[in-house]
Amino acid sequence: MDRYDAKTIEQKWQKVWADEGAFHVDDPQPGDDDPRFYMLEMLPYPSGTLHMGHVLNYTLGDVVTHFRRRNGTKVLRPMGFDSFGLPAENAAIREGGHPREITERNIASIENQMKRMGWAIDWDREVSAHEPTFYHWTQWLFLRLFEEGLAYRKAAPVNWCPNDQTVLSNEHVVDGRCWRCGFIVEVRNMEQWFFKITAYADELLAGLDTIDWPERTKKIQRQHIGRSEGAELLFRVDELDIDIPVFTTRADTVFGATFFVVAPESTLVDTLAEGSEHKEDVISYARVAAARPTEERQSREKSGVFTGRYATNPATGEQIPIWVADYVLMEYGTGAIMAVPAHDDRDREFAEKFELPIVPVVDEDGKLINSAQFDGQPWRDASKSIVAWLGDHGRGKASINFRLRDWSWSRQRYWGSPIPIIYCDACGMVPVPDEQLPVLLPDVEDYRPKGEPPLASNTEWLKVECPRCGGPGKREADTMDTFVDSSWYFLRYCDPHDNQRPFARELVDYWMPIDQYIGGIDHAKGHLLYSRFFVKALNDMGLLGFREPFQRLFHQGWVRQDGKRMSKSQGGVSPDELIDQFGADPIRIYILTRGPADQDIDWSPDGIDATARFIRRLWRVVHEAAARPVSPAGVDTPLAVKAHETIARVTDDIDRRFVFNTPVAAVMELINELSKAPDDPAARFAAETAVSVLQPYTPHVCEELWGVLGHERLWDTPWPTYDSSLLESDTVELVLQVNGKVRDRVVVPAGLSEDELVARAKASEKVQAHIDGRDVKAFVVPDKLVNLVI
RNA sequence: GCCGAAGUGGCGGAAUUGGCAGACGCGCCGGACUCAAAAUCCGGUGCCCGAAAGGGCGUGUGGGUUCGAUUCCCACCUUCGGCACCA
Repeated sequence: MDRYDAKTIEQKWQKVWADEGAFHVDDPQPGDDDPRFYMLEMLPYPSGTLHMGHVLNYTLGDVVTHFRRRNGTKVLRPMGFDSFGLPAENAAIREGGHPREITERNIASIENQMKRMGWAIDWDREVSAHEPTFYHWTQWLFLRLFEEGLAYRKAAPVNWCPNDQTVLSNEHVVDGRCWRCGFIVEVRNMEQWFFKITAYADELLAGLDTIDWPERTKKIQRQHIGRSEGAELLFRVDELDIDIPVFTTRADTVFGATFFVVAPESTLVDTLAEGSEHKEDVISYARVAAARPTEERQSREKSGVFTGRYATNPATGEQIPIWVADYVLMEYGTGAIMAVPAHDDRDREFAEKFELPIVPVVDEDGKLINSAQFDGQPWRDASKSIVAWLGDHGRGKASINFRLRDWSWSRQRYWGSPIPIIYCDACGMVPVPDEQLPVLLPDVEDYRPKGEPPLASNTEWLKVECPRCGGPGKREADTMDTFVDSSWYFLRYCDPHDNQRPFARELVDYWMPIDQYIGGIDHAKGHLLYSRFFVKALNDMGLLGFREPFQRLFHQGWVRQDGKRMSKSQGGVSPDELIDQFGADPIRIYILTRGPADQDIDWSPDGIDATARFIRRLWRVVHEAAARPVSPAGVDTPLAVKAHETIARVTDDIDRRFVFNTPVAAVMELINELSKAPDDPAARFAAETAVSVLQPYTPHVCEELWGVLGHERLWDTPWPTYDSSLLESDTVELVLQVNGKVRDRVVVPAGLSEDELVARAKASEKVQAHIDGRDVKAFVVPDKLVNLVI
């Protein structure tokens, strides 16, 4: 028996798998009805190298991949790189060089790490977002969304990161700060590209009921979409002859609306101020308030200014004063509210500060008061009847409001896909014709953004003929955020080399939706929402035949180091040194046995030793068993039974329970039993079982040991089955309790009647000592337990 | 403030449908092998009392339901996430 040498074994089998294309999967042939499975982990961002969080993520996916393959399923398990984005560009600014060189160097080194980990990936389908063969089709898809009116450009208040010098989406502002660099985000009014994700708000909500996702993730998405039912009421400003709509969820309180407030960013501010004696105060307040950083604005101290205008309360007919105040947000509802100080804390605070009237309209019992004909109605009923009544007078209607905003995705930076749009003085905004795609990302002198996007500095590239009229035109110089790329990359894997279209519909319809998606919960309201939007929009255009991309979703826990989670930005332990020291197999098993895969792990190298020790023990015990005769068919010794139990447990854990730590414990138990009974006739069978079911975890050493046991190609060997009749024992250990406390255990034949079991219990001396002759009542769990209660 | 997840030995964790709490592993203790060490192997290891037999206690805290609760219900504490002037 040779010593277990991880390095030699791992290199040997990795070469075999690569040479044979062991994990390559072909396109389906017509009439192909093999069961299929699309296994995908979120693709890595290629900054630097992998960390232990990636190792957990991809090893999880690898176990599932091997398990499904060996259960007779065709498994698509591709890999690619989210290779556009700021970090490479910032590194280029910092260290010199081109972002492309930095990115491709990183990809090469991560690929190398992935291959050293032995992950069963179909490398023939690899794609990277920065390659023209990929972003060609990102641009093409953008043009389709543009044609549908789902991509548009407009001036709007957007989040500006002063450090990265670019716009951020709402989803990537965390606590008022840039998710990448942590700088406080400013609100700027700029013209930007958006996707009309709000058009799908209802559907994005409803679709959640059709997919198997963690409930907490669905809740995050539901909360982010923020659907609320209410009413839109019209408040008239007679002097200006305008109606101002407001959204409210409490139309029942309209009789208590004693003043009216408009957000400082609202276009109404100018209209209201014009011609008012308060004009200068209003304009200067609005300007100051709108420019205030979000953080400061959220301070509780109320501020505001009276416009000198009045609106008509549609219920009472009273003239109520119109104020401008920054506690009203432009981005929610209509940017204007009816203020009901008696029943809203914020309105009350404002009313108290500025001495505005407070009129209660709902009593302690939830019934209406001071509300004319609605007095006495419970508030929920009143809400409906008031909306109906106002509706009859053309002053209101039921309405649904969403918190979700359209997705702003244009960036004023370099390293992203160009946006295939040309601005022509005569024709306006003109899409680049499909046959001129891709618009290649040109080189620039300097990546540093200086008030305008870097691409604008390349005038040769920028100036172009208008495709429509042939006149002078200018290219769009903003680029796409990487989240556009990652909203459809999983579709490209289904047809990665197609140069006629982004993907063939029959191929995506065959593989999609993804059966199991694995990735961090940090993408709950970004990537996971954007991708759902893309799929719904592409389905409506007839480009694909399904409406949800990710049928089942799992979030691996964070691997934390020094209390901080390992991530692309935080860095962390590199697996390379660990592979050098221990080998990939011990690391794979180690990272999956720290605990349940969806819980966070505190990184510590303690225990990798133990894992390596277990593999050496497996190595030795299997070699010893390989010297034993082949186990006869139908062998039913206790060791054989243990082996069957192990198959049952591991299968159930991976397949039904989706837990990955306990199967290894089951195999350890089997190995312990085997080492205690080396001469058992089932010894060889037990060794084969252990090697076979451990293969998804440690594919290299198991492949080697499979050869030692006289077999080959374990990666293509059907998953073992167990004999359930062997799992039913003739005898069982019966637990005897008195008053719920365990007093004795006896071995009895299986299948005894309840009466017999009670008799056996009463026969126990230890039980008798506790009953002491008193009357008892018996509770029986057949074949398991008898509880005698005095 | 609102919403959600979690809390089990010295440590990581297990207990799948209300039925033996602590599987498996780490660490520690004892032993074998060794001149010695490493490696390996064997045994022990929740806490308290007890020489032992045995008994008591024990899954964040306090209550409840039940013959029986780590598991279900209520309240609270702590930690971690999401949202937050959302009308």
